Amino acid sequence: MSQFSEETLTLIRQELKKCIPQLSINCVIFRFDGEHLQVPIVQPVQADIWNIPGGYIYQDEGINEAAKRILFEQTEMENLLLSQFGTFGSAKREFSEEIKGYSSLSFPEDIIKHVSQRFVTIGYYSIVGQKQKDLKTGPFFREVKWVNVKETKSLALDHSNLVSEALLMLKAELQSKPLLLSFMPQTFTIPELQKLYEAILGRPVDRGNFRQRILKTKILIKVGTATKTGSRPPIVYKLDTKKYLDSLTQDMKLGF
Amino acid sequence: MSQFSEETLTLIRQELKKCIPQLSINCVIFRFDGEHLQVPIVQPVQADIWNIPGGYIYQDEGINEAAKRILFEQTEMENLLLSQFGTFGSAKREFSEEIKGYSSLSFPEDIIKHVSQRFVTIGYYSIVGQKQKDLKTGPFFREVKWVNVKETKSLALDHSNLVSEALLMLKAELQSKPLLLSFMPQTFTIPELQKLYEAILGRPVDRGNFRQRILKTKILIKVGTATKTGSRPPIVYKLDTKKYLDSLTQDMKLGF
DNA sequence: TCAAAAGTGTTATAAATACACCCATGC
DNA sequence: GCATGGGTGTATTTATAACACTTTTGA
Repeated sequence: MSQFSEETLTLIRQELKKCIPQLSINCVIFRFDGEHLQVPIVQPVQADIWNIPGGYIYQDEGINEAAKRILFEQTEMENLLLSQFGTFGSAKREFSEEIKGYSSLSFPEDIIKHVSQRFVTIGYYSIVGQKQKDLKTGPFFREVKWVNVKETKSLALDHSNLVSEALLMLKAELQSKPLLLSFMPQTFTIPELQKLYEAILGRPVDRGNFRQRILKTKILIKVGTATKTGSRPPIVYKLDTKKYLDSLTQDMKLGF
Repeated sequence: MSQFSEETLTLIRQELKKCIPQLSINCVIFRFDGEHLQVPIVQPVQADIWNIPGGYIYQDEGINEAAKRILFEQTEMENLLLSQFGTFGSAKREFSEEIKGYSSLSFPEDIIKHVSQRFVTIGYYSIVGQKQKDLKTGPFFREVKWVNVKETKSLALDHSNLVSEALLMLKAELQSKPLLLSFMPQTFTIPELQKLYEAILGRPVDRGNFRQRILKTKILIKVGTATKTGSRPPIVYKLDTKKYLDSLTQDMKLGF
């Protein structure tokens, strides 16, 4: 019945027993590929569905640590600043019968029953630069990949709603913090940064005004000039990391 | 050993079994008595400690509904808009040995063990007007009372931290929403409202500017003039409820 | 030399802030 | 009439937004 060996199943049962029941964590990670805002999604082995990366919390582990661990296990991303955007737990928040049916091809009844209980999930989000190393997923997942946030309507459970909620939080944060800079690669230009803003906000912003406000923060350091651009080459900047971190703790108005 | 009858204990065990384990909800409710910002705290029967009101989530109940139910059971407050301010779950988030000791005077070992596991808690907050009817607590609590937020340092667990976090959220909300109006009684004056702002923000604000900004929102309706004041009597207003609710959904800048 | 994209500056408007002044009341 | 607190207006500064002009590059 199961595609896994009895040893593996025993291991899974032990793992599940070490975790807080009925409570999960999901991580919505945003990146910007220069054109679109994207999030990673994973496909579990037992069903033909796609999920936001997520998992369970060990009994001897804080929830923030759990979020970091889970994200690393499923995508190999690490060293991100993960922040909560909300906790979700309507009474009927569980997998559909259809998915439970699929899953029973891979796992025995007791495991299915455990993981398809009603779950409350804590949502975390973060943002990463473009030049993130390739995603690699862990055991029990077939694949992990980036998809545009606009193409997340068909995720399992309420995961598409999690993406929307995380995005709302991100927009709100943009108003008071120069957060977006975390999105950018080591060096970047202001027009690139502007495209990112526009992708998140969903509307165009004025070029001149954008420049002025970003430069006023004084958290960019000029490092050179781009080449081979077909038009006037933009100035290349890097982050003044110290000033950037300071600016995250105070709040500065940076809204658009 | 226990001060409760065997029937009561059985009832408690049944209740606990109907709930999600290791997950709780706590509600931080703010009110303003004209001078200080206050929150209700409760004292459980089994220990000489004070808590933020809180409890567990039934298996067939959404977390938002649970928050409302729990708050009503422990304080009889109802019909408030409860919003999440965060979820808290460090690895060592559990009662101290000392409190477990106290508790064992009231409850048998199995119940103590269940409720003093490591818990993750979802924090909800809300604000109420001054003329709230008296608080009344439920079974398993000795007392409920309002205390100034500045006097919440000695609450059990991390509850004093929950108050700080809820207050941070409240401050942030003030920047974009005229939330504070929920705090006020049916009718009130602008100087009263200003005191509230100052209490939450922790600093004085300019009288003239405050007036202008509040009136610009057009959500106040003049209903008369105060009397017997020892100085010029302030104008008494009430809320234009419809406009107020509208203003909460859109965001208007109202920051100080 | 022209289009395209980047960089820069100017101006108009609106918002935030700091005050100054007047008003109504009780003593 | 005067101290007290409330109501109102105004001037200054600062932020936001709209837009025009210049610069640099590749074709």
